[in-house]
Amino acid sequence: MVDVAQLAGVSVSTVSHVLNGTRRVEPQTRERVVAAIEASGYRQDALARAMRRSQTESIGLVLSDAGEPAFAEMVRGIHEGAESEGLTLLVANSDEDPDRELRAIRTLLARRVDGLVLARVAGSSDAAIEELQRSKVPFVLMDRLADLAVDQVGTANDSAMSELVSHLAGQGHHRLALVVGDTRVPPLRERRDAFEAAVSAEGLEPGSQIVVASQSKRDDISEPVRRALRGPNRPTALIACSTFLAASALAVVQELALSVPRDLAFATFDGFAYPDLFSPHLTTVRQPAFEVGMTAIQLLNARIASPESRATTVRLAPTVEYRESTGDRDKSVDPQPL
Amino acid sequence: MVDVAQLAGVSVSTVSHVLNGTRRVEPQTRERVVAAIEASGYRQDALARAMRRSQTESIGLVLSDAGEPAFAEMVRGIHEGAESEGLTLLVANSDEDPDRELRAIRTLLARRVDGLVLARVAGSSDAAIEELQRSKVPFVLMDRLADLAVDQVGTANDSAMSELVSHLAGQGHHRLALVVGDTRVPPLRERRDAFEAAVSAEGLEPGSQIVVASQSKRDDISEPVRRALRGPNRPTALIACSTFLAASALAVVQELALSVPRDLAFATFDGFAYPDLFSPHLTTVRQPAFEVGMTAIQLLNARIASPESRATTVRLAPTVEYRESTGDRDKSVDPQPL
DNA sequence: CTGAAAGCGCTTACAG
DNA sequence: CTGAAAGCGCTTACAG
Repeated sequence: MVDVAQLAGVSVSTVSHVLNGTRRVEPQTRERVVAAIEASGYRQDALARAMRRSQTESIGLVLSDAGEPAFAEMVRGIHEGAESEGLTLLVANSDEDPDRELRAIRTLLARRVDGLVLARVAGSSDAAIEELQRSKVPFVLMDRLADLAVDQVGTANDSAMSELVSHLAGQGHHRLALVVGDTRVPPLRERRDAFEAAVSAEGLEPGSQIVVASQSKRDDISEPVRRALRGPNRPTALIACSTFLAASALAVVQELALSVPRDLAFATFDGFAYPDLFSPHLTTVRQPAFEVGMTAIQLLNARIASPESRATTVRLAPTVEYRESTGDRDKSVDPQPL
Repeated sequence: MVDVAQLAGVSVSTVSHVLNGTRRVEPQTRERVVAAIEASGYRQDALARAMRRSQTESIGLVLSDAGEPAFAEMVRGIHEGAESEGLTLLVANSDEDPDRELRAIRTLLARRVDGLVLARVAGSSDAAIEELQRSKVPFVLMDRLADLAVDQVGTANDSAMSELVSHLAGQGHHRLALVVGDTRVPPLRERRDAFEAAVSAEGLEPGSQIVVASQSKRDDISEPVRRALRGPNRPTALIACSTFLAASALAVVQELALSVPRDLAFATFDGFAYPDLFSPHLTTVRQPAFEVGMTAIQLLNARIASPESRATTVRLAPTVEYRESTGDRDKSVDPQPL
């Protein structure tokens, strides 16, 4: 920058001001500066600028699980949102490990990101959120929501679940299985709660419903699912609460040579890419994942703009895509009398 | 840091040195400093540090296409590699747009990343690479390799393709279709070239082979595929060169109610997650995508360590996963006499 | 073993 | 309309 100033015969102040358009400068002077910038191939140093202004124009993203397709889509939304706001994205993967999550947050804070989007791990340490709040750096929770007065964005799980249960009950299913996995993960817990509410709203007998939960993401869910599907009072319909859980359950379905939907109706949250090529064609609750990501950036920006405003929670509505795996919707069987 | 120094009754030099372990300091003094750091809740400012040292301990990743699953896996490898080297990752998405790619590179350079991993867009502007080389910032090309003396890592396409073609020819197929898409994308071009080499190596008649290419990623490939599969001399086997192309081709297969592999043998590069749940079960050439990502980081580190060493190109071998879509491998039909 | 001071490359009151 | 200078929070010769 000193070089540029010398070349143009002005002070560095002036160079800075033409660079940033931050005060009037004589057209001729500006010309000379612009020419000097050209000639020298000068590029502004974002680091020095950020340091001086205490603003990095970057945000951090802490990811718990890059594997699930719904997550990947949220990340795309975040990228898109960040790009359109001119923000650079620093990404750290916590890989479902609370310690790594805490380290990731610290690293990102040390780099002075202007804000942070956080998809927390199951069993996230309280230290993480506390440290974040103490740091005063704006942040928003994505997907994995908490019972806290902080900005957050996720999916509305109850309406979709009740629609699904009602659809199944309407086709005469009254013994359902819910494969929910690790209920420490907020969306999974929400789906289970919504399931139980829907079961009672539909007047299904609670004792006839099976809920398959696990202690961690890595737990193998196959064995309990196998047991459920083989049992004497085996369910006639199954709802998987994530892509991963659906894949595990479907493997068991295949192994037991059950036919979907004849032997078992099957529905899943999140589901798979290219559902029309997947067999069976799965009824799927689809999150507006891209929009969730975009919204996270919007919330973050709003928070950065007005740090004192009230915390807001946004829940976007998913849609239920009906496919053959739960029978044809229009030709649905009349409900059996209980 | 000044606060910490005051609290401990030492100079900032000493604080810096205990922080970085960069020179001996009297145990008692260190104790006092450590205590002062604790007490004040001091956190090192990575920005200031990076600025002073001209080293950010961060690397940039410019992604062309976050959609394909093979790419997602490479990104996971990069995350893992970066994490284990203590590098923070700045990610920018070029979304297959050469202008955005150039902007992304500039942004990342302005932030003084220590190195850059680049998965270039189709039709990437030369300006990008030139600017990168002028900047002297180490970089490595991933997946989309170039005919340049730069560090790069990708997959070996020819061996897998020739294995595939030989497998199909061995089952009596002598009219093949290759759905290759946009041949400006290096791996796709490589797959096409390998296909043509394999066809001639197997002694198949070149005029009976169909190659379906397109001008851009977004081009709809359905129509030419439809024409090929309906034609009078329709192929008896099809090879799709990416997940996206496989999905497009399979949609046509479904639409024409062709049975795989009875009416048409089908194989694909990259393929889908959960291949055993996908229908049909697809013979798939699987890249070691995670390792490609890890290797990118290794190459980058090697380059950072010795800027003058020779450029190296690494090609990792994919594996061919045989499934029903190309017939049972062990019970393969005897080749028909030509 | 420790400290005073220069300097990384910028921005921004302050003064004219 | 422009410039001289302070300062962002660190690291690192240099000197003792």
